[in-house]
Amino acid sequence: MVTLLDVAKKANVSKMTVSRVINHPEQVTEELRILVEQAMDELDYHPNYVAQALVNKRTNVVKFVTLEDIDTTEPYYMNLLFGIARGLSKKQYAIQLVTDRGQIEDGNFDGYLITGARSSDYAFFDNLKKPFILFGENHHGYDYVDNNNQYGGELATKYALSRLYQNIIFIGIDVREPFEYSRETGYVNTLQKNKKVPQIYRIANHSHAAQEVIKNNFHKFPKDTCFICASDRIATGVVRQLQDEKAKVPADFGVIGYDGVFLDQVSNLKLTTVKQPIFKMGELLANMLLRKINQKGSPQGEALIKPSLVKRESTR
Amino acid sequence: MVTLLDVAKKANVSKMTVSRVINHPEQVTEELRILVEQAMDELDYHPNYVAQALVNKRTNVVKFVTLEDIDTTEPYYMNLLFGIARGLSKKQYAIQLVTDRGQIEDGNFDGYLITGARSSDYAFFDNLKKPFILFGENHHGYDYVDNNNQYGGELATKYALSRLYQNIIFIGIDVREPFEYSRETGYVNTLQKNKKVPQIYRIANHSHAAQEVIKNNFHKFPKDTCFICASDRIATGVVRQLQDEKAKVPADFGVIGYDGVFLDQVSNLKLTTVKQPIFKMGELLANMLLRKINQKGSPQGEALIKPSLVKRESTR
DNA sequence: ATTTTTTCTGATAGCGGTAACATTGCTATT
DNA sequence: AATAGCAATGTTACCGCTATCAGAAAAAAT
Repeated sequence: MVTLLDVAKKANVSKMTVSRVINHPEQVTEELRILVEQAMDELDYHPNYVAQALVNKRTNVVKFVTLEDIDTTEPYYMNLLFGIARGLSKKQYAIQLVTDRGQIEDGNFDGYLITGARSSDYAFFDNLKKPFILFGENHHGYDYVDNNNQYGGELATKYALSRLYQNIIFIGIDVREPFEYSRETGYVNTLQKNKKVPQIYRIANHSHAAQEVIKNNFHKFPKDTCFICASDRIATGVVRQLQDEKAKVPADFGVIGYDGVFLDQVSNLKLTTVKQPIFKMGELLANMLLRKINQKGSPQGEALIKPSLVKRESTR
Repeated sequence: MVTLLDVAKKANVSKMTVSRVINHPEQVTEELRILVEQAMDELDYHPNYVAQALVNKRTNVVKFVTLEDIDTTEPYYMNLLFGIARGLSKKQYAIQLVTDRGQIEDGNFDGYLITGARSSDYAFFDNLKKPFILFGENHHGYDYVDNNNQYGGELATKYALSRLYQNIIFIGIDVREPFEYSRETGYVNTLQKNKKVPQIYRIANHSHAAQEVIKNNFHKFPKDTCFICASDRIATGVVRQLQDEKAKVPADFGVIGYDGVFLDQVSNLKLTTVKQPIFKMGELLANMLLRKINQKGSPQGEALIKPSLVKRESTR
């Protein structure tokens, strides 16, 4: 293994100079810096993260906390986790999965990634002693990563309009959380710009709840209706019930989901959906946290990533 | 943070004695050992894995290698990964995800977890310089973890018999790999014990391939037939096509899948399936590798975990 | 009782880095 | 020319742990 000392010898400088080239290059003369960089290149030097961690009193561990009672084995979270793992592994960081609130403060670690946070958890965050980044938008100034939910709502609604569906109905999730409001806002704004009247149902995030809604209200839905759903789970239920009602999907009724993680592909009709770049979001989450740790907890702000529309069989 | 030195002082011994109590307890007198253990307890001492790693010249990183061109974002592998992460995190180990064969030897790490290995890869394994454990059975003496595929085949077949299906047909995957043979063996053995004649189709592991098979051969399948499938993916296709043929599932036709990871639950008929304890297998995989690393690569043997049968809507 | 062997414990050094302080050589000031 | 001031580099010590060797004490052998 190539160490600092090897590089130092090759470049005829002390270990410290090499260390400085890596961590505080501005403190080193241009001349020496280049010399050292060459030596590092030639020897293919890579810093030993373990040694760095020891001297910096870090653990190279971050906790992945799922606050809400989430099924973390769902493809959605699995994808997120995968992205996080990718982001962390570049710096040889390990993940610790925390589902039990009791374990949150246990053990040694450098920071948190938190998902499933509800507004009611905000007080709790203020007591955390280590840096953290939230997954999911909030408007309380906590650093977070999310997809641009409002943009996603717009994207879906605009597309429904472009396919000439006359009635566009939003089927949302009955939680009072920012992500939901943002998606609805995207929908409402787009409709209003087009002089159409928004119509919103809010239900639990289950396919059977969606089936219920369609079943109970089917008579109210004229042909040429498109359903903008707040999740693929809901969209799956909507499609299923529409088919049970012998309605023609996508000719007479369109359905657009949200998420784009696995479920959209196993539905018996492949869903048109707003696809979140979950994997990338996970990577970003990891990067943000690692940067925050390195900067001793200084704020990182928000990161909104644009989702994309995937056009498939549930719209015409 | 409580260190070795703190414990040493409390117990009135040197650091080394404490270290020995942890790593080589047999070298320490009973008397001192107990004293030290008490001190560790009272101070709630936990060794610093980073320091350990540094002095042992380890990286606390293992690579998760997916050799086959696997979609690692599939629930099946995600679950595995989750289990692995859990197992590794106890020792603060990090995962590095490797999908590209080129990266296999890159960088610093202590060992491999390898999945998707085909018989043709065995030669390649002999050249690996660091310890590894395979996920998936093999009969070449490499350490591995898998579910007991033969037992799973038996489980499914026995259950089909107990539900009084008269014809029991196996729909397998057309790969020449141990896991497939083992499942088939479980099926064949059970049928022969019951004086029935095995009948096996082998197809690609896709739902539409399964639909094809059912479509093309439906006339050959009398009522009271149960299909034992080598995957939930296949089972899903079988169910779908049977329904398209207006066959009565589960009254006249039964279907049993294999895997029990997510797909079984989103099928329009919830599948009876042989559920692999994937999460546990991941954990075990991690534990085995960490032990192997600690023991400088000594063989760990095989670990077969029994799957369980989940009874749902696709059998009567 | 003395020497040899064995068993146990402690002191030291070092894993690969970095912070803090010490030193060197240079420029600026008088 | 002498001295202060500053920037660039080096020296030292230490992060927490363990292998190695040295030394002390106990057990065994003479």
